[in-house]
Amino acid sequence: MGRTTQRQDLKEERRREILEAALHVFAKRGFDKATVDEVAERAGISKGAIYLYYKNKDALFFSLFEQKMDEAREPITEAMRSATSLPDLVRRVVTAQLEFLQSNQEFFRIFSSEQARFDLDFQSDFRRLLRRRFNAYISELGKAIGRFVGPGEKTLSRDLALSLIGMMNTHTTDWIINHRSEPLTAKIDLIVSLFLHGVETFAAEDRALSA
Amino acid sequence: MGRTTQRQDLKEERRREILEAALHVFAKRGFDKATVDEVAERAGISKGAIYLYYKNKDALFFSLFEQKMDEAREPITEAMRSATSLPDLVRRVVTAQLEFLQSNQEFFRIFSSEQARFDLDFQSDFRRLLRRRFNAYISELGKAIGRFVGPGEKTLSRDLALSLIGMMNTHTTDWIINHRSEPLTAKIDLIVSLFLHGVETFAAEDRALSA
Amino acid sequence: MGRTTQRQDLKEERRREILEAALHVFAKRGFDKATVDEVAERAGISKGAIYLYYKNKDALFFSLFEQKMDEAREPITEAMRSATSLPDLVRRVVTAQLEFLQSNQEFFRIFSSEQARFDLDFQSDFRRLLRRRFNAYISELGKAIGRFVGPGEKTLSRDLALSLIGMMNTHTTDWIINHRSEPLTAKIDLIVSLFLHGVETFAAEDRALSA
Amino acid sequence: MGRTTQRQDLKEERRREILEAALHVFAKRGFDKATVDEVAERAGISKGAIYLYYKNKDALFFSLFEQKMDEAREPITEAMRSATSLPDLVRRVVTAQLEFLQSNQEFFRIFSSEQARFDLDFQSDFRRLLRRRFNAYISELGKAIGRFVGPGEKTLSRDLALSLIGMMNTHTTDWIINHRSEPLTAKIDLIVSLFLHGVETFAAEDRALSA
DNA sequence: AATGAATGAGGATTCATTCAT
DNA sequence: TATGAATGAATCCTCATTCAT
Repeated sequence: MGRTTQRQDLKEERRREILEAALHVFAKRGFDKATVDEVAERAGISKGAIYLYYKNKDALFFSLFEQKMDEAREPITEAMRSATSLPDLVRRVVTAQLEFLQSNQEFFRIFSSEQARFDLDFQSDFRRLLRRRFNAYISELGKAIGRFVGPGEKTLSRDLALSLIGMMNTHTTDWIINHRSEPLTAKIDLIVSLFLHGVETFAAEDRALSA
Repeated sequence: MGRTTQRQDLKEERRREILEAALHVFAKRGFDKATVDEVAERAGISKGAIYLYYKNKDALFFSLFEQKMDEAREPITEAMRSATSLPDLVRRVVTAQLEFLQSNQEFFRIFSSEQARFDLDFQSDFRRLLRRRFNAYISELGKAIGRFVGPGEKTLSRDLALSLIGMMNTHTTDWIINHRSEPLTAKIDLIVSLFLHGVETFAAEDRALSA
Repeated sequence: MGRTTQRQDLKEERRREILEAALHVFAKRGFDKATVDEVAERAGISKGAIYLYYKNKDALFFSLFEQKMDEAREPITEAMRSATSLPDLVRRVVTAQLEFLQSNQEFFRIFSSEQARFDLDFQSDFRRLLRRRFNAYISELGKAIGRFVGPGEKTLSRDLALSLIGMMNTHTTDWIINHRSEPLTAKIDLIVSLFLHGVETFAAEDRALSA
Repeated sequence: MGRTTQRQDLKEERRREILEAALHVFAKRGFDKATVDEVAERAGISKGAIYLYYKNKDALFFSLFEQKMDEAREPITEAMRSATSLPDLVRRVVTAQLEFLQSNQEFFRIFSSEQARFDLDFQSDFRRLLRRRFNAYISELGKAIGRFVGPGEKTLSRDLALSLIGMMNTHTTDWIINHRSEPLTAKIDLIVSLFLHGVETFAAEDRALSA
């Protein structure tokens, strides 16, 4: 391995460390309250060093966001690709996403607190990009659902995707803020069933049980 | 009406005006980027006057939150109380909540961006309170659902409540950040049906249609 | 005098004080080395207060520049207006300018150190404005000279103006950096004579003297 | 040539390269805004290497100044030495200086922006030295003029030297900041004539022309 | 000799909060 | 009550200089 490559690796490693530190700090404080100083301290380097790796606080934040969204997308995309039926699709996607969120609750905190402001300006076009990404994800899931629900039902498919994602998100929020001890993935069945058959499933079961 | 009461009323009126201004500014900028100056300007009073009515920026924010959550609760609680069946309950609650959010998207932005940090400290106990409120709302809806779904299914009912709320939230987010022109309430039917019968409803309809 | 007017006056007074402080600090340190802190300290106010009166350091500098150039222009313009002959014009202008510089050597330091960079960008268009002002002054003096030297000789007149100003500037520089005890205005005769009749005047006088 | 000498030469060569780079950067940005990084980049070496050749940024700046002043002095001194009459002296000096400035406008920018602060402290004694140099140049030219104007007229000669230099400087400034396309040396005749015979020369010519 | 990563002091700017009027 | 000028702590970012390699 050449010297240049080694150096490159070290640089990559350092970027990762900073991102890791940034993840915690941004999750704990939110973008605005987070200070570069705290990120540096957590990364065990000096404040100035941050700027050797990231142009500024925005860039650091954006980089973090991108990396995590990429990380999340892979298994979810894979889930969509390999699905053979609607139930199969839904189960795979919910599993993939909840598993990701379970091990990335800090990212979820960040994402969640930015989400409702994706249409507001944030240093020119940072948020625009996030919104695009968000919409792309919804569309992708919408299309996947559409394949089973009906070919021309674009709006409906999208709405269903939104709904499914919404359920997952609120359960994640609940799991995080109430420090649930059971794994987030324990909610997979519930969400899948509800999405597929509605509350009736549970009501039916219940009736059967109490009968 | 005594002089004191009149004064009291004036004070209340002023507090309302400030809250109104704060709502817009906090929604547009987020808590941290919002400045007391901008709130004052929007309220048409001086910066110093804000401090006559609210101890500090945090208190102002908190007060805003409380007021809006109260405002939201009323019609939703009413919906729960008067519901005669599960479908009826769901439709009433979804309608009430989406109607509220439709005319309070700014509050939703704020709420949404704080939500995922309700368990973290925020100037002593502000967030603790928000979390309590949030949980109270979920529980309330959970209980209402439980009345129809099954008496002892506490966890299930809560989970269903979470799910329903999640769907509404994501649709609201989508409606806000993508500046949808149709009213948010246009999603009522979709959400209600999905929650009650699951995706099958739509698939069935679709099949019928294409048959 | 109304309260508003009084406040306005106080504000004007404060602006003047800041400008006065800035003049000294910028002259001593140059634009870049000067700190807002030092200006504030010298003005006897807090750092933050500077920003109540000037948008930023650039604006403060620019304001200082403008004010001083306006101050300088008045008597010089008047000199040009009232001149009846070339010798009269030259004497009046040189007198006016040297008198101004004599009591504004700090401004001269600032001006002088910026002058040769008027074509370089400085926060977009600050320097552009300075250059325009500088050229306007040269043109004005050029036109005044042109009235006596020859009507169509635009370039020549401008060049003569440049030359005259150059002489004054170097004498001012010399007077400042070598801390001459005699007044700067002691050089009026020399400059006027040299400009009007060239070095011959002195050579002639000298010959006569030594004869 | 010994190994040591070779090494010495290499070192000298490297110092020259750095100085060359520094010249551009300092001229473009000014001393304070210029960064060692940019100098290094332009010199094609690493930032750290700069410090192998120059103690610090100040030393680099000083060295640059010295070198350029030496460079300028040579032809001007030669011009003074070989002059046979006042007109000859003036023409030679003006030609030499304008030629130098024409190919060293960047140095002029730097010099010009420091000039008016030669009497102020700058990292102990840097400016003291510059002032000495400046005065030495004036004196030298003053003496040369004195040889033709009159032996005992020290002050007068110095003042004439200052005047002549002043004219050249302003024309150079004008040429630089207004990006004149004609060469700076095109102003030689004007300056020489004006210095020798005063504005009358031009007025006379003009009158003759219009007669 | 040379590199360039790392440091940390320093500076511009913002803004919650106070307080004299 | 109301104002808005003033404060100064806090924060982002830059960059000269050092130093391990």
